[in-house]
Amino acid sequence: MSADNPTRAGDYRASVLLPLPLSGAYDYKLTLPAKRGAIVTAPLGPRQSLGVVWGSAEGGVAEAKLKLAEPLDGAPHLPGSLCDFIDWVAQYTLTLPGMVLAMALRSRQAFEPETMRTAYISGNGVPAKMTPARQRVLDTAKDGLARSVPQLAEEANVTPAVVRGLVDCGALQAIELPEFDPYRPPDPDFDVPKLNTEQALAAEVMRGAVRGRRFGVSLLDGITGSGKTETYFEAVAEALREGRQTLILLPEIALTVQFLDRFAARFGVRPAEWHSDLSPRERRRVYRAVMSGEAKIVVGARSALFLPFADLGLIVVDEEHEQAYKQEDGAIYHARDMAVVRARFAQCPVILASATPSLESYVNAKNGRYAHLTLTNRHGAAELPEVRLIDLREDRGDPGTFLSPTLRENIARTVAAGEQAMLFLNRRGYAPLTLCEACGHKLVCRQCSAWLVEHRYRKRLVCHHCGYETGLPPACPQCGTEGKFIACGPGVERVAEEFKALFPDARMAIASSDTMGGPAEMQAAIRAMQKREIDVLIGTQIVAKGHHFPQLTLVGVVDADLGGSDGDLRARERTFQLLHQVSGRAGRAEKPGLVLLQTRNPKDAVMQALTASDRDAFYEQERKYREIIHAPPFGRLAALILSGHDGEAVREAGRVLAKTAPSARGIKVWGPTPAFYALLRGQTRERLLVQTEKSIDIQAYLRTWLKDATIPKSVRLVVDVDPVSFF
DNA sequence: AGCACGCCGACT
DNA sequence: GTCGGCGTGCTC
Repeated sequence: MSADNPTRAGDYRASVLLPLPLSGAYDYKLTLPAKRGAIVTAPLGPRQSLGVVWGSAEGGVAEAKLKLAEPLDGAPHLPGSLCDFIDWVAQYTLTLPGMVLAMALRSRQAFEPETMRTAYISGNGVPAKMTPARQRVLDTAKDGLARSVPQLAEEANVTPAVVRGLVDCGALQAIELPEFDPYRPPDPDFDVPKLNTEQALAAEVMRGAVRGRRFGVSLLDGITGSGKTETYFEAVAEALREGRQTLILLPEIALTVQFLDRFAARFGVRPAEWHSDLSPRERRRVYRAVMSGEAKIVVGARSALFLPFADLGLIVVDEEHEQAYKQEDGAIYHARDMAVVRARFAQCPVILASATPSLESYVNAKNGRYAHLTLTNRHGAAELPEVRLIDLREDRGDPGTFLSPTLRENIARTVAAGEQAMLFLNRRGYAPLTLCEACGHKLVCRQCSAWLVEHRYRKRLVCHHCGYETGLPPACPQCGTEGKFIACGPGVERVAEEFKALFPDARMAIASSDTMGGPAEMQAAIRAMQKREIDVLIGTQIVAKGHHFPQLTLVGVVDADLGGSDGDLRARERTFQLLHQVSGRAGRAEKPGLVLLQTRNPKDAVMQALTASDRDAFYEQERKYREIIHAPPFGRLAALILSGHDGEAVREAGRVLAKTAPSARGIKVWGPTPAFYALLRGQTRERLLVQTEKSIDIQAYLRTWLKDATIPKSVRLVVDVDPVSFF
């Protein structure tokens, strides 16, 4: 190294993290010193990779092996807080840091050099001959707006050749524009709503948190229809006034369309969007605008957490209890929890919003770790619906029917009164199980261990886990008896069939993800319901989410016990959240609503909490239960999932792994047991569950254990820290 | 992730 | 005799 010529190639060293599944960062030479976060292009074997300067060189590799990494044009860099976040996520989820970095570099095009686009405005030249087509083009261009050739041609209804002719004679003049139109800044004062006292109070707390520029979590806990969104929009407005960026996370893209409209109504423009369906070009645009700080608001799915915000001032996690926030493949992480961590590194507040918070958030709010902001008033005069239970052990129709006499009566009354009803059953298809009456054989998927679900409308048996489909076999594959199959249990199609027989004159529609061709069809059904072209809507989950049906006064839940207590820690919580959400559909306008829950366990705490409308009684019971069994949030969990095509190898790997688990105080290892769907897509799956006391560093334990675990190459091991679902 | 190297089946 | 299957291993 020479002091008199410090810029000679190779004078500097740094460790560079590459977005690849490598065990760590690699050392490179640099021509100039670079800070953590600087984006470089680094040679790796025969090719160039994008990389990020991660720290000072580690020095474990021979000097001669080091290659030269070069900074990118314009010296783009990831914010330091994002780098810290990436390290944290990697260590917490036991994912290779390079794989986490890959999530933060989702748009490789974002780092390609800036391009310009050529556009045209009126020029001074005069065409030798004027034609009507040429005149139309010049008229179009008169407004002074710069347009591309195809745009001008399209608007003036001429061929591009006409436009070219005008360019050649100078009647149109070329100008160079930036590649993308700038994002129009949302206006915090575009349409400020009038908030009620409760909302105003919550809004003021959140605005203060934004101004305070410190980390802190608020749980915005508001009942259905209490106006959570417009309340947290005030915090978003405050971040805008402060000139800072906001990230709003939504659980699924399907919900964004109506959300974007609401946003535009409040702030005058649509926000930037980020989700997996964006084209590479859109991705490049959003990524660059987020990195430069130009895009002030990003609405996105969980992957938006890893965007390089230049100056993040607020994160909102809407519907924070939603399971969709859990990323289950690739890097396994919970976006709600990671949002809190991201906010901590960015030193900004985070708002978790829900009508039915996760138990974790509820506990954090109750013990004061989170600010608990409650909204208890429904919009307008609307009251909460009355919730009644129907005890299916006493109140039931003929065998093979699923609508109890009481539910039928109420549907009849509602329809006769010219009001609307909704029947909810969280099960697609006609029947969840088909069995042979002669021998009792159940038709199951060849690839998975799951039952095949009959879809009678399509005349298919479908595996809901891998998508395998087949026709109904002519004879039982086990005993050979022909035509003795019986459908067991209801799906929405079967409920619809029963409904049609009972109410032939009522106008009915089925809404489930497979009867609906796509979001457009779903939107059409919702609109038909809103315009009262339908009397009764029969649907799965997809009808549970935030749609306003002003004439809907009756909600019937066909099977409230579904997903009750099948061994999953969170099954009861999820049932409660879903039924609460469905119940909230009834009686949104001035008409009171009625919710009827068909159940075989009317004494169950979930049912009691729903009827008494005493949500917190249920939460308190769940909290105590989790406390007793040392389950989250009072203990830690991690799942180890082994999978592979060689079933015996998978089971053996599980046994070996369990045997080598170090024993330690406060740590229990359960299993291996076959995963709930022991066979999934032809892969055998076994799982082990690690449970530790809250104070124990579960990652450190797992690392020690797995460091010298011997797992055959045919078996894949996945670690899921904080598993949400146990299947 | 790529892209090499490396040992076993059907073909110009 | 080769072309090529993708299993294993390495990249600063």
